Amino acid sequence: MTPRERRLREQAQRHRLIVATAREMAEAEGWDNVTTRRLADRIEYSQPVLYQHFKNKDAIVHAVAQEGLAELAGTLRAARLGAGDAPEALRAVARAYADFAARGPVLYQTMLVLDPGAEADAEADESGPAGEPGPAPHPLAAVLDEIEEAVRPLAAGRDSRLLAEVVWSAWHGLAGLTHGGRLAPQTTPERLAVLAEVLTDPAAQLT
Amino acid sequence: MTPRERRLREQAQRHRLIVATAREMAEAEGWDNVTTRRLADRIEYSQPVLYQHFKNKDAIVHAVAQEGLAELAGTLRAARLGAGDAPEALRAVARAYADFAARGPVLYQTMLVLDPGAEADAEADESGPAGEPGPAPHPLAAVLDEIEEAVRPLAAGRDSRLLAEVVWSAWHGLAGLTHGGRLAPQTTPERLAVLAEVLTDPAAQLT
DNA sequence: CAGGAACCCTATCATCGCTAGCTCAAGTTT
DNA sequence: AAACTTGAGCTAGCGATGATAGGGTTCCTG
Repeated sequence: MTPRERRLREQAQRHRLIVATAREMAEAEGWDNVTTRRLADRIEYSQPVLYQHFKNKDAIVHAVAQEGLAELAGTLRAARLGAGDAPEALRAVARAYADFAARGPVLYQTMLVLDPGAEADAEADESGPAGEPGPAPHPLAAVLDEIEEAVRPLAAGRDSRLLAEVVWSAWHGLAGLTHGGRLAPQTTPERLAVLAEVLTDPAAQLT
Repeated sequence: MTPRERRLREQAQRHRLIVATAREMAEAEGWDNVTTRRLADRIEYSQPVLYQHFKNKDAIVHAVAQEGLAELAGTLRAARLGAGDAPEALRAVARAYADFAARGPVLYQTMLVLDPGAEADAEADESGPAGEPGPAPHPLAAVLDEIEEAVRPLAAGRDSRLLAEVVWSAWHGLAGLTHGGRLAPQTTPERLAVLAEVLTDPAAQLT
């Protein structure tokens, strides 16, 4: 039974290699330049091997997106737990979110724009040796949950979920417009400050 | 001299036909299914004719994006001028923005996500018979200007430009996440209401 | 009415995502 | 230990894509 397990282990490792390599190439040259042939070359296998692990190219993109989402959720959590009071925590999470998007713009776009979402969740292979029994927790939901945690202490009786969605939208829009060249990256901190002020400082109303 | 002008007129008309048809097809089936061949078929010309008018497919996408941006700016302006006091105007503009994005999701994505931006401004053909002497005013700037106009009366001494950018980001993020299936479309009005409240109602602070 | 230029089509190229089918080495069975 | 079976990974190829080259054909110009 050992050799069979070894094969599965090797398969899982190559699965991870594909995802990691695709992610690197995409970040460096954009997804359009990540062709199945070039990706196969980089991992030193022939092109059809990719299709043993993934149903199609979109599934690879989806896998990269899921990985990124999980990392983002972890980053946000660390930022929140590392801060002091609630307003500071929200500011820290905001900064972490913007940093994450700015550090890997392609990955960020992959996660929330390019990836078709839930309908691409079917991979050709079950990456791990033994899949977890329960349904995998959606990394996207983890991100939103994390934002909600940061917002909840400041909600003051409002629907913290709705509030988290709005805050998330603002951060996401900021990241998207900045990366698309529609907003100047230099003034991102100012914009985040304005947003945080408006959300938390009663003296900063528009009216 | 009449025949020459007629040719130019016909060219301009076909130029518009290409853009309009591409826009229709993209909205109906997505840009991936707008191939140069199918587009050429629809306008009843052969494929290479497209390249007399546009440098490449991206230039067609860009033209559609510019058209959409101009329409969005006009829509926002109409919403603002049709409203009463300043807070109502801001709410009206917000609603108009969300409606525009929801009515033509592909067009909206084309405008602010897919279109590479300013670097694609070179078309193979100068569409009009005589190009305007001055540089064409950027439709994207018109949209942001329009939002700034709606926000300015409520700025209360703050930088209205920065405020407009933040508001724009929030609306844009809302539209993007909703269209991507990350947020439920039904509760968009609630989210807009929360956003407007937070921005204008002093009693609605988070803290 | 002849010369020339503009126009538009057929045919083709390189490359894309993806699949079919074969080879060959590994593991299993008698 | 020899024959069988399984399956992993390769070469080759398909249809379709964006983009280009080059030849006719038509219409304006002098």
